[in-house]
Amino acid sequence: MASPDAVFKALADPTRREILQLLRAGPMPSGEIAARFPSAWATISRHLAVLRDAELVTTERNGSSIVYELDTTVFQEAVEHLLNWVQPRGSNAKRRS
Amino acid sequence: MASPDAVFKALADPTRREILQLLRAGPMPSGEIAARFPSAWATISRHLAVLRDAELVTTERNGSSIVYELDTTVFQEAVEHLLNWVQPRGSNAKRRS
DNA sequence: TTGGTTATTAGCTAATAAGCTAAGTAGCTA
DNA sequence: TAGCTACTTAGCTTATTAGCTAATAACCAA
Repeated sequence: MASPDAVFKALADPTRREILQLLRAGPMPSGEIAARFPSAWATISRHLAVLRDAELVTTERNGSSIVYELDTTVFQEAVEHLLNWVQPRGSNAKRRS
Repeated sequence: MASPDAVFKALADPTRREILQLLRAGPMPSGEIAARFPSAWATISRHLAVLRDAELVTTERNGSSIVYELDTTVFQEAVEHLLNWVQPRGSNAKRRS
């Protein structure tokens, strides 16, 4: 399981969030992803490695290309994480004036 | 409204997430927050500034102290942001083998 | 105003991370 | 095997940021 730290760090970069948005349309090989961005392929490849370490994407080799796919399970965890924070801890939590 | 970038960047630091967790119990002045962490007060103060810029917390002066309070509205936005990503874009989105 | 308390900002150092080019790895075809 | 394509890793530079101490600001009390 990926650490919350890795997940939030991965989400902190706008390029990586764009990559995730892109993958919502479906799985895509590394080269095709890189072609959509102005950065060098190597740069995108490292962003993908960060996303993979955070377990936000999974990879599968398909012949000579490596296909990236969105993994929504970690998103679910992140969402639950945030939802827990939204609910104040004490059910009767009222601020004192 | 805070940018998603500011919000995710703010959440990317473990110390800042701990501060947020702490504030779930209720509002707390800066000094009291700083006292719970090993870092210097000035360091915590800057973390608080980052959280304030991201609009994850609000501040209110109370005499000589400044009280920080969790603002859950931005959390809601962040959660919705993530939830949108979880749902694949096409309603009939099936991966092709 | 002087002093004490509370908190932020400035200025520095060290670590982290994003960007690049170039080199290396892995698979396919012949 | 060699050569080609697809992709990642290494090495470097630059920018950002977390940490510190010291200086500054804001408030209260005498």
